[in-house]
Amino acid sequence: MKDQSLGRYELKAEIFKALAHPMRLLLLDKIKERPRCVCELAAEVGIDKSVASKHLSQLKAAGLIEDEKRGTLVEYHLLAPCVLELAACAEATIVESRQKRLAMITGKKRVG
Amino acid sequence: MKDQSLGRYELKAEIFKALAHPMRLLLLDKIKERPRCVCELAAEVGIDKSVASKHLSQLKAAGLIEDEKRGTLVEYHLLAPCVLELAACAEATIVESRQKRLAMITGKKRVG
DNA sequence: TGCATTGTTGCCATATTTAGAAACAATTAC
DNA sequence: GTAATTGTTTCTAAATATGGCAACAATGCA
Repeated sequence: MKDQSLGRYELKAEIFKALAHPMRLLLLDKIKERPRCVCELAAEVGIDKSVASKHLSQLKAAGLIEDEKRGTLVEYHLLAPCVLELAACAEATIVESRQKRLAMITGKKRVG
Repeated sequence: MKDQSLGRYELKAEIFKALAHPMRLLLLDKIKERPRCVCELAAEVGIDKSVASKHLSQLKAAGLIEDEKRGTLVEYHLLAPCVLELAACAEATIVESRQKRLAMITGKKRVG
C-alpha cells in the first residue's frame, strides 16, 4: 500500500496544511470580516508585506481565498465559507477533547 | 499586535497541523472504521511501527484520538467525531473551489 | 527467569517551512 | 517620463517536520 490509498488524502492534507499556521488563521478571520488588500492585512497583524503575501498565496492555492486586482491593490476575499466551520469545529474539538479528558481522569480517580 | 490575537489561533493551528499529513488522515480513516492497535495500523498502511507510533502520538496530542492499553497492545480509537466532518468538508472545499475556478475561467473567456 | 511481542523514544540525515530583506514587477499620480 | 505605492518573487538562514533504524520499556508466555 502506502500509495494506493494515500493519494486520496494528499489533497485533503494540502488544505489542512494551509490552515496549519496561526497567522494564516488570523488572516482568514480578518478577510472573513471583509475583503482586504495585502498592505492592510500586513499592517493589521504586524508582519512584513512579503510574508503576508506568501501566506495569502498559500491560502489561495488551497482554494480558500481569491484575489482581485484593484489598481495597485490586490484585494483578497473569502472563497470557501466552509472554512469558517472548519475553524469553529477545530475549536470545539479542543474544548470537547479537554473536557472528556478531565472527566475521564476524575472518573478514574473515583472508580479506581 | 502579532501576539494579541495570535494566541487564539495557535491551538486551532495545532489541530490543523495534526491533520496536515496524508498518512495521518489515512490512519484516522482506519481508526474510524474500528479501533486498532499500532502494529495493525502500521502493517495496513505499510510504514514502520515507530513512524506509526509517532503519527498516532501527534493525533493524540491534538485530542483527535485516544489510546487504551490492552496487554502489550495499545489500541487507538477516535475521540472527536467532528474530525470526520472536517475531512469531508475539506474534500468538498477542494471540489467546490475547483469548480468555481473553472467556471470563472470559462466565464472570463466568454465575457472578455 | 528467559524470550517474544508490542510500543515508545532517541538519534540522525533529509526535506520542508518560515521570516526577513532586497530585488523586481505593476499600477497610479505628478 | 519619473516617482510613489503596492505586491510578488528570490535568496538566505533558521526552525521544524519527517522517516528509518536502533535502543529501550512494558507486557505476556513458556
